[in-house]
Amino acid sequence: MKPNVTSVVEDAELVEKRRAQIVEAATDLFAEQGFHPTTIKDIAKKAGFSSGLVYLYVREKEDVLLLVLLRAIEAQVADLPAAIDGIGEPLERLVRLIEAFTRSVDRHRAATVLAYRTTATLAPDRRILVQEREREVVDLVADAVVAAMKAGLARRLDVDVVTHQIVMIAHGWALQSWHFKGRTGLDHYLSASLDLLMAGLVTPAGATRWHEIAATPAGEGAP
Amino acid sequence: MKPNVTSVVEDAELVEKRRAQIVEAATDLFAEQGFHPTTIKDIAKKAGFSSGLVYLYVREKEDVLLLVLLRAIEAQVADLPAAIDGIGEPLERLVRLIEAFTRSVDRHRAATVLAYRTTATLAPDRRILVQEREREVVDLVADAVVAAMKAGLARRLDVDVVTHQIVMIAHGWALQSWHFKGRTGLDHYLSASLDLLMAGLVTPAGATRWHEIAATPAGEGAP
Amino acid sequence: MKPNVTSVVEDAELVEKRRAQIVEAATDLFAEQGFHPTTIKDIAKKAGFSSGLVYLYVREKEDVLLLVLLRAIEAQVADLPAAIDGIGEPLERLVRLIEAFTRSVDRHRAATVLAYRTTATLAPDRRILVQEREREVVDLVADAVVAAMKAGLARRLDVDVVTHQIVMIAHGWALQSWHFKGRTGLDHYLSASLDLLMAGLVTPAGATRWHEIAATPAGEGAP
Amino acid sequence: MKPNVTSVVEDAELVEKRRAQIVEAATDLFAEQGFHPTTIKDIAKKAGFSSGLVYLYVREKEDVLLLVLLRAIEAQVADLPAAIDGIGEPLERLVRLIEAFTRSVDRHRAATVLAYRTTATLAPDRRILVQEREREVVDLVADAVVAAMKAGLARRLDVDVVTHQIVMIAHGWALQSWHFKGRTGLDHYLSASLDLLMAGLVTPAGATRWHEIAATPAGEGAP
DNA sequence: AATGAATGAGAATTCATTCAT
DNA sequence: GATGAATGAATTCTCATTCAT
Repeated sequence: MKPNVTSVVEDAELVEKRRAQIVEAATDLFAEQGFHPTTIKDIAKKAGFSSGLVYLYVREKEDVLLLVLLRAIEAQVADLPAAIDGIGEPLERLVRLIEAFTRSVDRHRAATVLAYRTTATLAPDRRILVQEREREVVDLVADAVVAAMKAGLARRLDVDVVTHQIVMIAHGWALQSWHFKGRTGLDHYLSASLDLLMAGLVTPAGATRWHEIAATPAGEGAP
Repeated sequence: MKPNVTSVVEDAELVEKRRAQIVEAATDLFAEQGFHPTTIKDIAKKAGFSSGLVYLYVREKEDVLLLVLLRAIEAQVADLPAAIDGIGEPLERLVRLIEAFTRSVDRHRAATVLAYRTTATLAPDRRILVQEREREVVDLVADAVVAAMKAGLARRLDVDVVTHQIVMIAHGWALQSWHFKGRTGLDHYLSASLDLLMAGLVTPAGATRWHEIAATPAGEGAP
Repeated sequence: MKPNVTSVVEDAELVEKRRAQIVEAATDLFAEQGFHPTTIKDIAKKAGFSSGLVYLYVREKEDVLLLVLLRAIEAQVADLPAAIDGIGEPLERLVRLIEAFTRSVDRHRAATVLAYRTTATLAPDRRILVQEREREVVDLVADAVVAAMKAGLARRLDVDVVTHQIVMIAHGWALQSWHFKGRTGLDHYLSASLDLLMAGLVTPAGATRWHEIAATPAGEGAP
Repeated sequence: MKPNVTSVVEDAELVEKRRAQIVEAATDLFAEQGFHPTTIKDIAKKAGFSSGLVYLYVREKEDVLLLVLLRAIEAQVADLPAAIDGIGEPLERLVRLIEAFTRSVDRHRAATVLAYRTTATLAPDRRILVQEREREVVDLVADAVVAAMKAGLARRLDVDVVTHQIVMIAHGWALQSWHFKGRTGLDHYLSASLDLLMAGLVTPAGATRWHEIAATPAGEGAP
């Protein structure tokens, strides 16, 4: 899975546990102050152990960043499939996926923003690794878009552009959440964004379906 | 204009010239490697002068970042009004503005991405300064959206959300351009994004207008 | 004792040891070249370790100066009380104190001169700290002067001025020792200075005592 | 006179004028902040001209310090002979000299303290130059001491030590004036110090003379 | 003579990384 | 496995000094 970050410690379970501690401490700190201003000592201190320990589980500081980013994407990859599990109707699958995606981003807001800020900082091979994992999430969305088009519910627009726009709905919430702070909640943001998007995306046939879906809160699904 | 960054050199013209050189060199370097990994020496070397010189025109390294970000926003603030100058029809104004915005972002792609990556790095007062200038651009868009709504051409959706979505079209091109690289050009991206957006935004009355606009390349305007 | 200079290293014993090494190296260098021309690297090199190490035991360069000055005063504060311990006769107490004071200054000549040269360099709070400690030494002298006056052995002159003159005897040896170099030794300087001072200070009653004291080397004490 | 500090400017009068301006500005700054923390720019700014100008009248920064110190000593050398001019009586000559010396030090307090703080900073040859000029002042005192001894008015103590003690009375006022601040004025300091010194220095024959002198303010002289 | 922009060596300080215990 | 003291390279920033104008 992560053959990229090596550890001198043998005990796989311990490695997992320590890395989780490191990642947890580092995520907060990176989000607050950024990658460079955060020191290994800061991370170790926040995690409650010595700075030397970090180097038993990681080769360099940048590895910590890689782990943080991967862990965040992992969480998303895990969230999304569950959200559409059992839903057969293509348009509803798409809508529920967008909702789940945006809510997942909201939950991992810090890591999402961090990814935008620091992915470029990573050495090429590590960067590619992160982008590949990110692509997995994007592909889930793209698949749902294509399915809706094939079902004649969505207009046959450029799939890349539509997918990108959906990703921007989800990520945009994290990137600009300070902009909405206090004025708009996530629920409102989501329904308004979906209203705009779906009205633009849907075919006449899809429009009917979309109105039904919009009227039904997630999790209740049509029989 | 920029009473924030002080210089020990008096000659305003020289200050302008040197800062332009510093900003030019720094923008490239920051975009490539990020703010922290770029040293003042790197910047000076790339600009072709000594490292000490930089400090005659800037108080600290962070000032260079501030100048870079402000310079980029300045360019946009200058581009946009010109793009809709003389266009009276609300929906066309909106469309032309989005096009100009996205093309401006494309021209200053590095700086736009940099803003996302580094604004958080700035000290609070500098950050606020940048955000205020950014808001000016966003407000131009918001005004155009509101005008289209008042004219009955756009649906009365949440202005904030619509504006945000438009900003994401423009910025998204810079943020994810690597994603489209080689597959999609800016022109295609723009028309596809507008197609999706406008179909979702427009009223029946607006739809007619939009089809005419979409058929007419920018700069030709209806008589 | 020294809650003023903080160290990131916990082990108090090690801190003590390292600081002693730093102070030793720095005292010599500061005395030779002064504070500013001496670099942290010079100090570290002379002490035999890396420059980074210094910053594990000290927050800034000026802290090193503070430690050097305090260490010297500390030594004096420790020397003086011992010199008059067990001596009850007021005039002898005064004389022995002056002798001990001057010899202590001689032993820490470099630091004494350094104090004159650099105390003004210290930030206000550090300077006050040094001056307070210096005052402790001066107060010992003042007390002895007052006791001799109360005993009717010394004329009732201005205590401040007399004390100051005594301090000048001790410090003057360090400040001008280059002036006496080769011509006059400390012993001669001391007896000549005491001869002049005591002849001026003493009452007729004190004069008798003073002649006895002058005839008896320190440490033998009259029965 | 000062073949040591060279200037590229020919016009001797201008050199004199500019150097006076430089010295005036530098003396204050050096006294306040010390030599090293004061920059050439500070000096030039305070004197009201460009930093480049300084280098037309001085070869290096240390030359400025040399000029400052020499100028201060020069002032003393000029003050003292005038003070005893026309006084034939040896003991009065000595007393008036001490008074004039101390008052001169008081007038040039900043420079005197500066000399103690920075002479060691000077390169050897410059330092020697300063010390030679200082010696001229000390020699005036020493001569007066010897004369009083030869006249049988002062005890035949070690001339070096007595002279040194007198210098310490004068310099001590500048070095520790912060100690007396508010409590003791110069007049009181001087008469108390002389009382102590002369009582110790004088022979029975001299004692009579000293009492007459002490009763007569300076400048009135005995008939 | 005077200016002040430009240079570049150098200094303090930080911190990723190592390694003896 | 864990610790944390030690290292030393690297970076920001300052300022004496120079020199074209």
